[in-house]
Amino acid sequence: MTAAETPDETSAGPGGRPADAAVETIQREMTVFARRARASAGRMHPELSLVSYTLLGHLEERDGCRATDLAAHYALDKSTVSRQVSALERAGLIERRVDPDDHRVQVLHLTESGRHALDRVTERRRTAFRERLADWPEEDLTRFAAYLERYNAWPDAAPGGDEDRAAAGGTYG
Amino acid sequence: MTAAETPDETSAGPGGRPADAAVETIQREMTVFARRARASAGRMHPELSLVSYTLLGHLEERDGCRATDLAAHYALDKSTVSRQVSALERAGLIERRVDPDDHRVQVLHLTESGRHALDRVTERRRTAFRERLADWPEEDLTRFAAYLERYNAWPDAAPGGDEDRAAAGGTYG
DNA sequence: CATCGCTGGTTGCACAGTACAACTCTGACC
DNA sequence: GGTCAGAGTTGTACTGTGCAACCAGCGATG
Repeated sequence: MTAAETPDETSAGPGGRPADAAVETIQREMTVFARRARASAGRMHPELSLVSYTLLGHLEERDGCRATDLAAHYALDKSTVSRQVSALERAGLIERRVDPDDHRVQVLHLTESGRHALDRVTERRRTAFRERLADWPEEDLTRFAAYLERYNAWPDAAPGGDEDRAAAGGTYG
Repeated sequence: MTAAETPDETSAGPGGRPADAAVETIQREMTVFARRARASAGRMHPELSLVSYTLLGHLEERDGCRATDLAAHYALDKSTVSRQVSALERAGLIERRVDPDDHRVQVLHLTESGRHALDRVTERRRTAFRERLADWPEEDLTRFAAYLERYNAWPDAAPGGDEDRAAAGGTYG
């Protein structure tokens, strides 16, 4: 059945409601967006990759979190985080302090320089997003924002998704 | 949940209207989503990367498009597309035919096998998305879908974004 | 106290996706 | 024919990523 009819909700399982078409569209558009995000970030702020930006952003709102937290939240391998963290540290954007209570963990903090870099990029992104969303009615903006939060709140990533659910569900605000 | 509250926190910049906060949240959540998308796709359907899936999907709806079209639409370098296309062809999922009118261009088509692979994956994705969105009221789903389409309709990627706008704006629905 | 098992983190390795630049081939126009 | 432009390919290099193997503290158990 042929994905040609994909959007048509035939195979769509439980009943051909408009909801199915909507799900289809959401799936599709999220995918398109995802595909573009990196490149877009690269164009917008070459000095801070999307990943770095995301991690810094996380650190800003939860200053003093551990590498493991980042890994859980973003569904990344700890090795990946380790490397990213190293890079960010090398770049002087964050620093790690060993937790005196548990010498295994290193608590991550933004440096001043990191905060500034983050702010610069955030500003640039904000401008871009704002421009892009300029003619949206406020009501739509808030609803869209809420939908996205709700969508992301799903424990998609973390297999033992506690971190994730907590963070995505409740934290960003 | 409270995208509505998210807002107050950040110095949403010039003029603290709720709209700014919403923009902030949208920016943030889109980013989180983007960060997860690949890994998620990898987990969901290891046999077809997010990129491959996207390209196949594009071919399905616009059968017979050129590599350049793909590059433009997805803001990818033509070399990248070239390689992806090669891989997909090697995997027997697509085939290329030289345009008889212009021997420079090769027109891309899904093979049967490609169509099936795409369908399988689409089905899997559909299921996942549907599960994830299961308890959303239909009204929210349709609105969310519309927002996403509208968002993506922005000619963000393609510098000469005609392709892009057309496709994102009108087609997926 | 010695040891085991767990958790946090790093390192080696492999691989996908990507860009950029240099190149080839083809078609269009003078 | 000569030159320019567009479509694709190839060489090269880099980033992000995961997996597996490893090291290092912590806590429980003998």
